[in-house]
Amino acid sequence: MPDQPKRRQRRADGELSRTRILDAATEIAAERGYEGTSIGAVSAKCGLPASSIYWHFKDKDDLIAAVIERSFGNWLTVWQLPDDVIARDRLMEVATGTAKAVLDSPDFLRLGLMLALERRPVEPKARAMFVQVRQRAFEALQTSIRDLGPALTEDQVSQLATYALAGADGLFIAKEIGGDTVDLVALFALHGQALYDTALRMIAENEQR
Amino acid sequence: MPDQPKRRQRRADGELSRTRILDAATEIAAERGYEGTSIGAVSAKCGLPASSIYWHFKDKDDLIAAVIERSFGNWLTVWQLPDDVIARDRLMEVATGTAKAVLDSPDFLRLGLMLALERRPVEPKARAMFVQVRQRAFEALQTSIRDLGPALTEDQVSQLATYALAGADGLFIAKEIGGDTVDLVALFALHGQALYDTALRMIAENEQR
Amino acid sequence: MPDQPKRRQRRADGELSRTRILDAATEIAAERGYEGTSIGAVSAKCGLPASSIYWHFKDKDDLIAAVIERSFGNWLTVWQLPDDVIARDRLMEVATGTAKAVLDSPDFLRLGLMLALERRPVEPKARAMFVQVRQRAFEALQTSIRDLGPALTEDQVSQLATYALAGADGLFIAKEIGGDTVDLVALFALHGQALYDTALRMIAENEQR
Amino acid sequence: MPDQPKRRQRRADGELSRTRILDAATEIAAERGYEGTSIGAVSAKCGLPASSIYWHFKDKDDLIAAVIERSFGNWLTVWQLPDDVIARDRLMEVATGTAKAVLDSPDFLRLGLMLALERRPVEPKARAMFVQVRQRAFEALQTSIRDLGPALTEDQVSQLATYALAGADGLFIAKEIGGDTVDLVALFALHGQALYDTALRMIAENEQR
DNA sequence: TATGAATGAGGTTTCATTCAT
DNA sequence: TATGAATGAAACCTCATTCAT
Repeated sequence: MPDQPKRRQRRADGELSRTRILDAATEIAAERGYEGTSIGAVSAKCGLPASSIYWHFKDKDDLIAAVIERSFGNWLTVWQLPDDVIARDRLMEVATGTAKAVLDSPDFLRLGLMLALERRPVEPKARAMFVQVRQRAFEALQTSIRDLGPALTEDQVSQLATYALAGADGLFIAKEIGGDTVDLVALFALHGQALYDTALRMIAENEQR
Repeated sequence: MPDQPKRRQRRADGELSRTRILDAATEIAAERGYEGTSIGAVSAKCGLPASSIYWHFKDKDDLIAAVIERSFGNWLTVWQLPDDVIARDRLMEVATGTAKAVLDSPDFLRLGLMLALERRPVEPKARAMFVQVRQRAFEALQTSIRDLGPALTEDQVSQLATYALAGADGLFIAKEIGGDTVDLVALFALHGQALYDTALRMIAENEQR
Repeated sequence: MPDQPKRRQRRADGELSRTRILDAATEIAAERGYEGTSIGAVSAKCGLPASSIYWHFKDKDDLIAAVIERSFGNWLTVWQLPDDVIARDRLMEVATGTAKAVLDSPDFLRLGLMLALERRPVEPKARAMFVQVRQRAFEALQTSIRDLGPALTEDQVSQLATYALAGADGLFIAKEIGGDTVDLVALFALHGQALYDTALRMIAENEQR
Repeated sequence: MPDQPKRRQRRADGELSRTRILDAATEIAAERGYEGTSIGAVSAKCGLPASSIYWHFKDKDDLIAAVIERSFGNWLTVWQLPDDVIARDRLMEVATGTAKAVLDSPDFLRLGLMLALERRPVEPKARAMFVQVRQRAFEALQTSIRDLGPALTEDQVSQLATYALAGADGLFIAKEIGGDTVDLVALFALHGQALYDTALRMIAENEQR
């Protein structure tokens, strides 16, 4: 009379539970944003009671911040700025890589941008974390752009990096809204080209002056 | 709660109340997004009881949709695509005008983008309304771009329009995150130039082939 | 055709609801103290849903403070310090009256003393209100004692008033713990006598010195 | 959470943990009462996980009872009724000693009185324990008072003891509310004197009759 | 001699909404 | 043209407690 293995999963497997919670929270938060992510919904999706979520995370803010943190880790493994290519190919390559990264893990960006846009009285830890992550991407872009040539002023480098990031954000949104009608890879290529041309034009203008 | 002694301009009060509610809702929704906007908070901010909000608007969805609708009206008065300029100045002019429009009424864009990013099970009317408004802007851009020259394919026109819009969205976000460190006018000029150059390059390539 | 007054009690009868809530809250709070009074229990006892309690009171703190406030009103109608008796009977009379007042409405005192004893990080409004009420009783006692004779120093007046109040509090507690084995009226008489004798002794000592 | 590297004094650690828990629980319970004392708060204050508290104590009731029990022990070492003094000094001496005891360990009294005042459906063990401790003090007082003279009836002895205790409780509360404005030692002296005078008056009245 | 992890019940409060007036 | 009052559902979070290790 071998009854089915009832699996009283009561043994301590905290790491797995934490992961399950984060998975559920990531999925929901990426779709509905901060306020739209309810602990109850996360609980329902991951199967653990709400009170168990509070064993692993101090509060909702802590949970969403952990979601951003982990998503950023995943994102980093996808979006690797190349270090050894020659200068003139750099921006194009970054553009293409970024297109792929955006396509591969849109959850991170969607949630991050939602957080970035919100202006609530007390800034959630999650937003701060995303902004900080974004700042790192910005600095990496500055470094890449600086390598294009010594003729660019720091202001120009910063402007180009801002424009590079803005294009990426905007194209992501275009894809979100437009769906399949938007060819993200082509658009990122276009963006990379535009950036490169703009940089060259700036360099030329600088030298002329 | 109503502290003024009942004035008797019965006729106009309805419209005024509606306006007060919309003002409050706009402010809150632009800061906190759809879920973050509670009827209670709107009521507290505009001074009218929650039940009065339901007299003016069917439900929360209807209220937020009205917010988008009215904001779009305001936006249109600020962002006027020029119809009669000669082709080569067109994009730059649009770019500069758009920069000003973005700076003037960020609430509309912030709320709209938040709505656009969210993916909730039943799409709010407000989101549909914003997407539709955006589509109109997209079409206006296409028309402008088409006027640059007959050599551009429809695919290219569409791509350029998408890129134009994406740049605007991205630069708006950059401004939201970066605050005073971001010079929106300069960046929109850069964006306009990049668009124009890209369009010219496309035309050249088309003719060469 | 007068049909039976079906009383769809949905019409606005806020004052009655408020009273029902306060009645329930008073009963529970007097038995269990601040923390022991849950909104859920009040809701169950008064029949209104918990959310309705929040229509009438801002939060739990506000509710308990209102309980104290109303109870104090009731208490005042029971405990009236006599204003026109001659000096030498005054304390005894007050003592007897206080005994009756304590016996008549123990809820106010029990809750008040519980609040007074607690030392929570943020002092509840209810505690502040009770302490303030108590201060008024203290001042009334001071006035009464001052009338006993001009020979008492202010320090002595204050000390006697403190002792008078302390005796009342202590006897109330004795009654709470001892129940029927404690004859409150006799003890308050004893307390009044002791106070009076002490006052006389003080006066005598003052004059001797 | 446990940051010290596991020391191996296995033997003594049990008792030490118990003490740490009791210390934390005493502090919290003396400030917030029974319901206000949560296992989580005790755990946070003493640094041991909640489950460890349940290893040392059966449940919350057991914990608070242990707090009262230990506090009473400490109290007894402070408040020693003199056994060998002559009758007429006795009450005064007790009064002064009690003032000091009250000043030295207010936590015990505060918690005890809070427990005594509460009226919850199932009486906590801690309340029963405090009431029983109090009964012992009551009996000691009776013995002391009885020694004042054989002329006092048992009713009078009981009444005087009740009044003695009530005064102590009331003065403690006065101190709790009034803080530094209350001179406890002077008031306890006054109380002792009043008791002594009252006793003498009773004896005189008895003999007169 | 502990403790990490879990859990159901219940805590306070806010939610969107309705309805009688 | 409003609004005072009510309401069930759900929000976030804490509760006392258990149990396998």
